[in-house]
Amino acid sequence: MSPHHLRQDSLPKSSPATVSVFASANSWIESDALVQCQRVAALDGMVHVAAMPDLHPGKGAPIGAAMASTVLYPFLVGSDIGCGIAVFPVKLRRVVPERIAARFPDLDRALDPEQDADDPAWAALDGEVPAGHVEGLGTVGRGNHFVELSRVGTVLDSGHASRLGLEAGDLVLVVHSGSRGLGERILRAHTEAHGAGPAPDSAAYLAQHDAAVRWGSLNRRLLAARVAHALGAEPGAPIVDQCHNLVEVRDGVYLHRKGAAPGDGRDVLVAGTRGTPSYLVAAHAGPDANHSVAHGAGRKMSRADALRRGRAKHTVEELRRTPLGSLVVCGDRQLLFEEAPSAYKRIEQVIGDLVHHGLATPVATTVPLVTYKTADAGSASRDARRDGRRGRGRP
DNA sequence: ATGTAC
Repeated sequence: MSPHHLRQDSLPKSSPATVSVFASANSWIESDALVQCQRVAALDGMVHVAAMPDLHPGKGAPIGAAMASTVLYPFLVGSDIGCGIAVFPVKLRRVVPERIAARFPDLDRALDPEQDADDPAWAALDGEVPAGHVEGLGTVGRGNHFVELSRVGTVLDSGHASRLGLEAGDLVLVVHSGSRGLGERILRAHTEAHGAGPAPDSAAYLAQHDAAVRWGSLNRRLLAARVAHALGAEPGAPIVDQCHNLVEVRDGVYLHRKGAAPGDGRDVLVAGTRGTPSYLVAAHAGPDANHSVAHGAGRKMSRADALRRGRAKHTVEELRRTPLGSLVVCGDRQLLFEEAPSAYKRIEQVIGDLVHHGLATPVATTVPLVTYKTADAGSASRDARRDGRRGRGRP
Protein backbone atom coordinates (compact mmCIF):
# COMPACT_ATOMS: atom_id res chain seq x y z
CA MET A 1 0.00 0.00 0.00
CA SER A 2 1.37 3.40 -0.92
CA PRO A 3 2.15 5.99 1.73
CA HIS A 4 -0.60 8.07 0.20
CA HIS A 5 -3.15 5.42 1.06
CA LEU A 6 -1.67 4.88 4.49
CA ARG A 7 -1.92 8.54 5.20
CA GLN A 8 -5.54 8.57 4.08
CA ASP A 9 -6.34 5.58 6.27
CA SER A 10 -4.68 7.10 9.31
CA LEU A 11 -6.76 10.25 9.11
CA PRO A 12 -9.86 10.29 11.31
CA LYS A 13 -12.57 8.86 9.11
CA SER A 14 -15.16 11.47 8.27
CA SER A 15 -18.52 10.18 9.43
CA PRO A 16 -21.09 9.44 6.75
CA ALA A 17 -23.91 11.88 6.19
CA THR A 18 -27.15 11.61 8.12
CA VAL A 19 -30.04 9.83 6.41
CA SER A 20 -33.63 10.73 7.28
CA VAL A 21 -36.50 8.70 5.87
CA PHE A 22 -39.84 10.50 5.78
CA ALA A 23 -42.07 7.47 5.77
CA SER A 24 -44.09 5.80 8.49
CA ALA A 25 -43.22 2.31 9.72
CA ASN A 26 -46.05 0.73 7.72
CA SER A 27 -45.04 2.39 4.46
CA TRP A 28 -43.26 -0.17 2.34
CA ILE A 29 -39.77 0.91 1.28
CA GLU A 30 -37.63 -1.48 -0.71
CA SER A 31 -34.46 -2.31 1.22
CA ASP A 32 -32.35 -1.85 -1.94
CA ALA A 33 -33.37 1.80 -1.96
CA LEU A 34 -32.30 2.27 1.66
CA VAL A 35 -28.96 0.64 0.86
CA GLN A 36 -28.58 3.12 -2.01
CA CYS A 37 -29.26 5.97 0.44
CA GLN A 38 -26.51 4.68 2.77
CA ARG A 39 -24.10 4.45 -0.17
CA VAL A 40 -24.92 8.03 -1.15
CA ALA A 41 -24.46 9.08 2.48
CA ALA A 42 -20.93 7.65 2.40
CA LEU A 43 -19.87 9.71 -0.64
CA ASP A 44 -17.17 12.31 -0.15
CA GLY A 45 -18.63 15.63 0.92
CA MET A 46 -22.14 14.32 1.58
CA VAL A 47 -23.90 16.22 4.35
CA HIS A 48 -27.47 14.96 4.57
CA VAL A 49 -29.78 12.60 2.67
CA ALA A 50 -33.55 13.03 2.93
CA ALA A 51 -35.59 10.10 1.62
CA MET A 52 -39.18 10.75 0.60
CA PRO A 53 -42.06 8.27 1.14
CA ASP A 54 -42.01 7.42 -2.60
CA LEU A 55 -38.39 6.23 -2.34
CA HIS A 56 -37.46 3.32 -4.62
CA PRO A 57 -34.28 1.97 -6.17
CA GLY A 58 -32.84 3.76 -9.16
CA LYS A 59 -29.89 3.14 -11.44
CA GLY A 60 -27.03 3.90 -9.06
CA ALA A 61 -28.84 6.53 -7.05
CA PRO A 62 -32.16 6.20 -5.24
CA ILE A 63 -35.27 7.83 -6.68
CA GLY A 64 -37.30 9.94 -4.27
CA ALA A 65 -34.39 11.53 -2.41
CA ALA A 66 -32.87 14.95 -1.81
CA MET A 67 -29.13 14.81 -1.22
CA ALA A 68 -27.01 17.72 0.04
CA SER A 69 -23.25 17.70 -0.37
CA THR A 70 -20.28 20.02 -0.67
CA VAL A 71 -19.46 18.30 -3.98
CA LEU A 72 -21.61 18.24 -7.12
CA TYR A 73 -22.36 14.69 -8.35
CA PRO A 74 -24.11 14.69 -11.75
CA PHE A 75 -25.17 11.03 -11.42
CA LEU A 76 -27.30 11.95 -8.39
CA VAL A 77 -29.50 14.04 -10.68
CA GLY A 78 -29.43 11.37 -13.37
CA SER A 79 -29.98 11.61 -17.08
CA ASP A 80 -33.42 13.19 -17.13
CA ILE A 81 -32.24 16.58 -15.90
CA GLY A 82 -35.19 18.95 -15.73
CA CYS A 83 -37.92 16.32 -15.46
CA GLY A 84 -40.94 17.73 -13.70
CA ILE A 85 -44.70 18.02 -13.46
CA ALA A 86 -46.76 21.01 -14.57
CA VAL A 87 -50.48 21.77 -14.24
CA PHE A 88 -52.34 23.88 -16.82
CA PRO A 89 -55.96 24.96 -16.37
CA VAL A 90 -57.98 24.30 -19.50
CA LYS A 91 -61.57 25.02 -20.48
CA LEU A 92 -63.55 22.53 -22.55
CA ARG A 93 -67.25 22.42 -23.26
CA ARG A 94 -67.95 18.74 -23.38
CA VAL A 95 -65.76 16.00 -22.03
CA VAL A 96 -66.36 12.55 -23.43
CA PRO A 97 -63.21 10.52 -22.70
CA GLU A 98 -63.46 8.46 -25.90
CA ARG A 99 -63.70 11.58 -28.04
CA ILE A 100 -60.89 13.33 -26.14
CA ALA A 101 -58.64 10.26 -26.45
CA ALA A 102 -59.22 10.13 -30.20
CA ARG A 103 -58.32 13.80 -30.57
CA PHE A 104 -55.03 13.68 -28.67
CA PRO A 105 -52.17 14.64 -31.01
CA ASP A 106 -49.25 12.30 -31.63
CA LEU A 107 -46.88 13.29 -28.82
CA ASP A 108 -44.26 10.75 -29.90
CA ARG A 109 -43.57 12.82 -32.99
CA ALA A 110 -41.43 15.91 -32.48
CA LEU A 111 -42.54 19.25 -33.83
CA ASP A 112 -40.35 20.13 -36.78
CA PRO A 113 -39.34 23.80 -36.90
CA GLU A 114 -39.67 23.85 -40.69
CA GLN A 115 -42.41 21.37 -41.57
CA ASP A 116 -44.56 22.36 -38.58
CA ALA A 117 -43.63 26.03 -38.74
CA ASP A 118 -47.27 27.12 -38.67
CA ASP A 119 -48.28 25.00 -35.66
CA PRO A 120 -49.74 27.44 -33.10
CA ALA A 121 -48.18 25.48 -30.22
CA TRP A 122 -44.80 27.07 -30.97
CA ALA A 123 -46.04 30.23 -29.29
CA ALA A 124 -45.49 28.44 -25.95
CA LEU A 125 -41.72 28.73 -26.48
CA ASP A 126 -41.71 32.40 -27.45
CA GLY A 127 -38.77 31.65 -29.72
CA GLU A 128 -36.62 30.15 -26.97
CA VAL A 129 -34.89 26.81 -27.54
CA PRO A 130 -32.33 26.25 -24.74
CA ALA A 131 -28.96 24.90 -25.92
CA GLY A 132 -30.39 25.08 -29.46
CA HIS A 133 -31.64 21.54 -28.85
CA VAL A 134 -34.44 21.03 -31.37
CA GLU A 135 -34.60 17.20 -31.35
CA GLY A 136 -37.57 15.83 -29.47
CA LEU A 137 -39.32 19.16 -28.99
CA GLY A 138 -42.98 18.59 -28.20
CA THR A 139 -42.54 14.88 -27.39
CA VAL A 140 -43.54 13.40 -24.04
CA GLY A 141 -41.02 10.53 -23.81
CA ARG A 142 -41.54 7.13 -22.21
CA GLY A 143 -41.31 5.50 -18.80
CA ASN A 144 -43.46 7.26 -16.23
CA HIS A 145 -44.01 10.33 -18.41
CA PHE A 146 -47.52 11.27 -19.47
CA VAL A 147 -49.88 14.05 -20.50
CA GLU A 148 -53.26 13.83 -18.82
CA LEU A 149 -56.58 15.60 -18.91
CA SER A 150 -57.88 15.54 -15.34
CA ARG A 151 -60.76 16.97 -13.38
CA VAL A 152 -60.28 18.63 -10.03
CA GLY A 153 -61.88 16.23 -7.57
CA THR A 154 -61.94 16.89 -3.85
CA VAL A 155 -60.88 20.35 -2.73
CA LEU A 156 -59.10 19.96 0.61
CA ASP A 157 -57.99 23.56 1.14
CA SER A 158 -60.54 25.83 -0.49
CA GLY A 159 -58.68 29.05 0.31
CA HIS A 160 -55.49 27.83 -1.30
CA ALA A 161 -57.34 26.27 -4.23
CA SER A 162 -59.20 29.49 -4.97
CA ARG A 163 -55.94 31.45 -4.85
CA LEU A 164 -54.80 29.09 -7.61
CA GLY A 165 -58.07 29.70 -9.45
CA LEU A 166 -59.23 26.12 -8.97
CA GLU A 167 -62.49 24.66 -7.85
CA ALA A 168 -63.98 21.19 -7.89
CA GLY A 169 -64.92 20.10 -11.40
CA ASP A 170 -62.38 22.29 -13.18
CA LEU A 171 -60.32 20.72 -15.93
CA VAL A 172 -56.54 20.70 -15.97
CA LEU A 173 -53.80 19.27 -18.16
CA VAL A 174 -51.12 17.53 -16.10
CA VAL A 175 -47.79 17.17 -17.92
CA HIS A 176 -44.97 14.95 -16.61
CA SER A 177 -41.94 15.11 -18.89
CA GLY A 178 -38.28 16.07 -18.91
CA SER A 179 -35.44 17.15 -21.14
CA ARG A 180 -35.54 14.10 -23.46
CA GLY A 181 -32.24 13.61 -25.27
CA LEU A 182 -30.64 16.79 -23.98
CA GLY A 183 -30.22 15.77 -20.33
CA GLU A 184 -29.18 12.29 -21.37
CA ARG A 185 -26.42 13.78 -23.56
CA ILE A 186 -25.19 16.03 -20.73
CA LEU A 187 -24.90 13.18 -18.20
CA ARG A 188 -23.33 10.83 -20.75
CA ALA A 189 -20.63 13.36 -21.60
CA HIS A 190 -19.82 13.75 -17.91
CA THR A 191 -19.90 10.00 -17.20
CA GLU A 192 -17.63 9.14 -20.13
CA ALA A 193 -14.98 11.45 -18.69
CA HIS A 194 -15.52 11.13 -14.93
CA GLY A 195 -17.77 8.14 -14.24
CA ALA A 196 -19.78 8.57 -11.02
CA GLY A 197 -17.23 11.09 -9.77
CA PRO A 198 -17.97 14.72 -9.05
CA ALA A 199 -18.04 17.42 -11.69
CA PRO A 200 -14.52 18.89 -11.76
CA ASP A 201 -15.93 22.09 -13.22
CA SER A 202 -19.25 22.50 -11.45
CA ALA A 203 -19.97 25.83 -13.14
CA ALA A 204 -19.64 24.24 -16.58
CA TYR A 205 -21.95 21.38 -15.57
CA LEU A 206 -24.44 23.78 -14.00
CA ALA A 207 -24.61 25.88 -17.18
CA GLN A 208 -25.59 22.81 -19.21
CA HIS A 209 -27.88 21.57 -16.41
CA ASP A 210 -29.71 24.90 -16.21
CA ALA A 211 -30.37 24.81 -19.96
CA ALA A 212 -31.83 21.30 -19.61
CA VAL A 213 -34.04 22.40 -16.71
CA ARG A 214 -35.31 25.29 -18.80
CA TRP A 215 -35.78 23.02 -21.82
CA GLY A 216 -37.86 20.60 -19.74
CA SER A 217 -40.13 23.35 -18.45
CA LEU A 218 -40.61 24.87 -21.91
CA ASN A 219 -41.30 21.44 -23.39
CA ARG A 220 -44.06 20.89 -20.82
CA ARG A 221 -45.62 24.15 -22.01
CA LEU A 222 -45.24 23.03 -25.61
CA LEU A 223 -46.87 19.68 -24.84
CA ALA A 224 -49.79 21.37 -23.07
CA ALA A 225 -50.19 23.77 -25.99
CA ARG A 226 -50.20 20.93 -28.55
CA VAL A 227 -52.92 19.12 -26.61
CA ALA A 228 -54.96 22.22 -25.84
CA HIS A 229 -55.05 23.24 -29.51
CA ALA A 230 -55.97 19.70 -30.58
CA LEU A 231 -58.89 19.74 -28.12
CA GLY A 232 -60.05 23.16 -29.25
CA ALA A 233 -58.95 24.97 -26.10
CA GLU A 234 -56.69 27.92 -25.44
CA PRO A 235 -53.35 26.98 -23.95
CA GLY A 236 -52.24 28.97 -20.94
CA ALA A 237 -49.44 29.33 -18.43
CA PRO A 238 -49.02 26.62 -15.79
CA ILE A 239 -50.28 27.27 -12.27
CA VAL A 240 -47.80 24.69 -10.98
CA ASP A 241 -44.51 23.62 -12.56
CA GLN A 242 -41.88 21.98 -10.39
CA CYS A 243 -38.86 20.07 -11.55
CA HIS A 244 -37.95 16.99 -9.47
CA ASN A 245 -34.59 16.10 -11.09
CA LEU A 246 -32.14 18.94 -10.56
CA VAL A 247 -29.34 20.33 -8.43
CA GLU A 248 -29.35 23.76 -6.83
CA VAL A 249 -26.84 25.67 -4.73
CA ARG A 250 -28.48 26.28 -1.38
CA ASP A 251 -26.99 27.32 1.95
CA GLY A 252 -23.55 26.85 0.42
CA VAL A 253 -24.02 23.21 -0.59
CA TYR A 254 -25.19 21.37 -3.70
CA LEU A 255 -28.72 20.12 -3.10
CA HIS A 256 -29.38 17.27 -5.53
CA ARG A 257 -32.98 16.24 -6.07
CA LYS A 258 -33.75 12.91 -7.76
CA GLY A 259 -37.47 12.25 -7.89
CA ALA A 260 -37.98 14.86 -5.18
CA ALA A 261 -39.69 18.19 -5.73
CA PRO A 262 -38.67 21.52 -4.22
CA GLY A 263 -40.79 21.73 -1.10
CA ASP A 264 -39.92 25.13 0.28
CA GLY A 265 -43.18 27.04 0.20
CA ARG A 266 -44.16 25.92 -3.25
CA ASP A 267 -47.16 24.17 -4.75
CA VAL A 268 -46.40 20.73 -6.17
CA LEU A 269 -48.48 18.14 -7.98
CA VAL A 270 -47.62 14.75 -6.47
CA ALA A 271 -48.55 12.30 -9.21
CA GLY A 272 -50.68 9.27 -8.41
CA THR A 273 -50.98 6.65 -11.12
CA ARG A 274 -52.90 6.30 -14.39
CA GLY A 275 -55.80 4.84 -12.46
CA THR A 276 -55.82 6.83 -9.24
CA PRO A 277 -56.00 10.53 -8.34
CA SER A 278 -53.01 12.83 -7.95
CA TYR A 279 -52.62 15.38 -5.15
CA LEU A 280 -51.85 19.04 -5.51
CA VAL A 281 -50.12 20.01 -2.27
CA ALA A 282 -48.76 23.14 -0.61
CA ALA A 283 -45.24 22.12 0.36
CA HIS A 284 -43.49 23.48 3.45
CA ALA A 285 -40.54 21.16 3.99
CA GLY A 286 -37.67 22.30 6.18
CA PRO A 287 -33.95 21.51 6.35
CA ASP A 288 -34.41 17.98 7.79
CA ALA A 289 -36.21 17.08 4.56
CA ASN A 290 -33.65 19.02 2.50
CA HIS A 291 -36.54 21.39 1.63
CA SER A 292 -38.15 18.71 -0.53
CA VAL A 293 -41.29 16.62 -0.96
CA ALA A 294 -42.23 13.41 -2.82
CA HIS A 295 -42.84 13.61 -6.57
CA GLY A 296 -45.32 10.79 -6.97
CA ALA A 297 -46.65 7.49 -5.69
CA GLY A 298 -43.30 5.80 -6.31
CA ARG A 299 -42.79 2.40 -7.87
CA LYS A 300 -43.63 -0.56 -5.65
CA MET A 301 -41.99 -3.06 -7.98
CA SER A 302 -39.43 -3.04 -10.77
CA ARG A 303 -40.55 -2.72 -14.37
CA ALA A 304 -39.63 -6.37 -14.94
CA ASP A 305 -41.75 -7.51 -11.98
CA ALA A 306 -44.62 -5.26 -13.00
CA LEU A 307 -44.58 -6.77 -16.48
CA ARG A 308 -44.46 -10.35 -15.22
CA ARG A 309 -47.04 -9.93 -12.48
CA GLY A 310 -49.22 -7.56 -14.46
CA ARG A 311 -49.62 -10.04 -17.31
CA ALA A 312 -50.93 -12.59 -14.83
CA LYS A 313 -53.18 -10.14 -13.02
CA HIS A 314 -54.57 -7.67 -15.57
CA THR A 315 -55.98 -7.60 -19.05
CA VAL A 316 -54.97 -4.89 -21.50
CA GLU A 317 -58.60 -3.74 -21.53
CA GLU A 318 -58.79 -3.08 -17.80
CA LEU A 319 -55.54 -1.09 -17.92
CA ARG A 320 -56.81 0.99 -20.83
CA ARG A 321 -60.04 1.78 -19.04
CA THR A 322 -59.32 2.30 -15.37
CA PRO A 323 -61.56 1.84 -12.31
CA LEU A 324 -62.03 5.62 -12.37
CA GLY A 325 -63.56 5.36 -15.83
CA SER A 326 -60.58 7.16 -17.34
CA LEU A 327 -58.89 6.08 -20.56
CA VAL A 328 -55.18 5.40 -21.06
CA VAL A 329 -53.84 6.01 -24.57
CA CYS A 330 -50.95 3.57 -24.87
CA GLY A 331 -50.25 1.49 -27.95
CA ASP A 332 -47.37 -0.25 -26.17
CA ARG A 333 -48.63 -3.26 -24.18
CA GLN A 334 -45.38 -3.68 -22.27
CA LEU A 335 -45.44 -0.06 -21.11
CA LEU A 336 -49.09 -0.46 -20.12
CA PHE A 337 -48.18 -3.32 -17.74
CA GLU A 338 -45.04 -1.60 -16.44
CA GLU A 339 -47.10 1.45 -15.59
CA ALA A 340 -50.10 -0.37 -14.12
CA PRO A 341 -51.48 1.30 -10.98
CA SER A 342 -50.72 -1.93 -9.08
CA ALA A 343 -46.98 -1.39 -9.80
CA TYR A 344 -47.08 1.77 -7.67
CA LYS A 345 -47.55 2.53 -4.00
CA ARG A 346 -50.83 3.97 -2.78
CA ILE A 347 -50.73 7.72 -3.33
CA GLU A 348 -52.85 8.28 -0.17
CA GLN A 349 -50.15 6.59 1.89
CA VAL A 350 -47.43 8.80 0.37
CA ILE A 351 -49.48 11.96 0.95
CA GLY A 352 -50.31 10.78 4.47
CA ASP A 353 -46.61 10.44 5.23
CA LEU A 354 -45.90 13.95 3.88
CA VAL A 355 -48.69 15.36 6.06
CA HIS A 356 -47.64 13.34 9.12
CA HIS A 357 -44.08 14.71 8.89
CA GLY A 358 -45.30 18.24 8.32
CA LEU A 359 -43.84 18.49 4.81
CA ALA A 360 -47.02 19.36 2.90
CA THR A 361 -50.72 20.20 3.11
CA PRO A 362 -53.08 18.75 0.49
CA VAL A 363 -54.93 21.37 -1.56
CA ALA A 364 -56.94 19.32 -4.06
CA THR A 365 -57.01 16.04 -5.92
CA THR A 366 -56.96 15.72 -9.70
CA VAL A 367 -58.81 12.75 -11.16
CA PRO A 368 -57.72 11.35 -14.56
CA LEU A 369 -60.09 11.47 -17.53
CA VAL A 370 -57.69 10.65 -20.37
CA THR A 371 -53.98 9.86 -19.97
CA TYR A 372 -51.69 9.86 -22.99
CA LYS A 373 -48.63 7.60 -22.63
CA THR A 374 -47.72 6.78 -26.22
CA ALA A 375 -49.61 6.72 -29.51
CA ASP A 376 -52.36 4.11 -29.80
CA ALA A 377 -51.79 1.19 -32.10
CA GLY A 378 -53.97 1.73 -35.13
CA SER A 379 -54.23 5.49 -34.68
CA ALA A 380 -54.10 7.60 -37.81
CA SER A 381 -50.91 9.28 -36.64
CA ARG A 382 -49.18 5.99 -35.91
CA ASP A 383 -50.19 4.55 -39.29
CA ALA A 384 -48.78 7.64 -40.93
CA ARG A 385 -45.50 7.28 -39.08
CA ARG A 386 -45.18 3.63 -39.90
CA ASP A 387 -45.87 4.32 -43.57
CA GLY A 388 -43.28 7.07 -43.56
CA ARG A 389 -45.81 9.81 -44.18
CA ARG A 390 -46.29 12.95 -42.15
CA GLY A 391 -48.29 12.74 -38.96
CA ARG A 392 -51.59 14.41 -38.62
CA GLY A 393 -54.99 13.86 -40.15
CA ARG A 394 -56.26 11.27 -42.52
CA PRO A 395 -54.99 10.54 -45.98
C1' DA B 1 -35.38 7.71 -18.94
C1' DT B 2 -32.72 7.65 -22.82
C1' DG B 3 -30.86 6.75 -27.80
C1' DT B 4 -28.95 2.96 -29.71
C1' DA B 5 -27.46 -1.45 -30.29
C1' DC B 6 -28.95 -6.20 -30.56
